[in-house]
Amino acid sequence: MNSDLQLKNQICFPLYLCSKELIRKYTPLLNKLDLTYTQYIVMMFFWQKKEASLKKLSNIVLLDSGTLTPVLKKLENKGYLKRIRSSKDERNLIIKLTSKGEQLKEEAKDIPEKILGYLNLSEEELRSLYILCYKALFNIEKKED
Amino acid sequence: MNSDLQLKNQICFPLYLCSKELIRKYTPLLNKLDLTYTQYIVMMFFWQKKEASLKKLSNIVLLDSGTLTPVLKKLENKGYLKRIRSSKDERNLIIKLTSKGEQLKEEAKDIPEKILGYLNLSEEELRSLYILCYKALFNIEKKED
DNA sequence: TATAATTTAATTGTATACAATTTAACCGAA
DNA sequence: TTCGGTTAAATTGTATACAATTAAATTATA
Repeated sequence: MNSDLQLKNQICFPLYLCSKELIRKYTPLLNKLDLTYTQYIVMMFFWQKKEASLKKLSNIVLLDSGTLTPVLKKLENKGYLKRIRSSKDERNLIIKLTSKGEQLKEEAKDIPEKILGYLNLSEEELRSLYILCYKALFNIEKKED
Repeated sequence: MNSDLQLKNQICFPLYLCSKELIRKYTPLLNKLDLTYTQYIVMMFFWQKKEASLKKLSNIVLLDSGTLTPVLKKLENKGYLKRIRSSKDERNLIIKLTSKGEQLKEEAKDIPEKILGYLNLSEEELRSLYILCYKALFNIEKKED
């Protein structure tokens, strides 16, 4: 792989475009649920986990409190999540899925399939892309600074 | 590839993380040049092309005028680019690389190699990731709606 | 040719992202 | 036990992104 200073030779640029444009495809689908993509990520986390601290959420989705605090407040306002201070340790914010949040999962269930339709990649290609992304991510996160 | 409503089963999530985290690795390198990642993308385009309309730039980097106008104004303020209305068609904004902008290329030349170091993927893996991203991007952009 | 339709940027409003700082709570060693 | 260090969230400030709208220039056509 060439490392010349050209857009087409830098792997980050296609990654960035691919991610950005795919997220843009989610928008009309998520609009029907009154969710943004970031809000959808957070909801997916809680559809799976029901309850977790902000710290835990932050470690999984790799977003800091500066991003998550306003997102979580919006989702709480919509009634999908509840934010409670831990009584054991007041520093920790515990976030819980509400029953309304649980119901939203049903409305979202056909989104992944539609997105796969847009991507139009074979099973093999999807698997490969998936593995390469996680491998790259693992390496990126590994090296400190 | 499973399409269940789980973070780990949705290809968009690893793509999003990979792109986001890799861009974050650029930050300290670009800080030395007083550039953000978006500004760097625009500069790369002009290191290659010297001069183009906003429309043309927009088509290549897939960012609209709402994003690009403030970025271009910042780069003009730094003296790297010049923004001129086309005399042939006053609607068109022509952007030109300045000699100061040209010089910046030299300072940026070792960035791609450092980023490849963070990624730590084989030639084969990089090529594969690159091809899959562009293939997905092509499919995403193809379908209208 | 005069007006309607189109094209191109800029603007507006909303929602991320993230570095850096602040605030509050907890922990640990003297 | 108390105070210095640590941790967790929130806040602040800056910079994207993008949909939708606006404004200005050009083009097409009746």
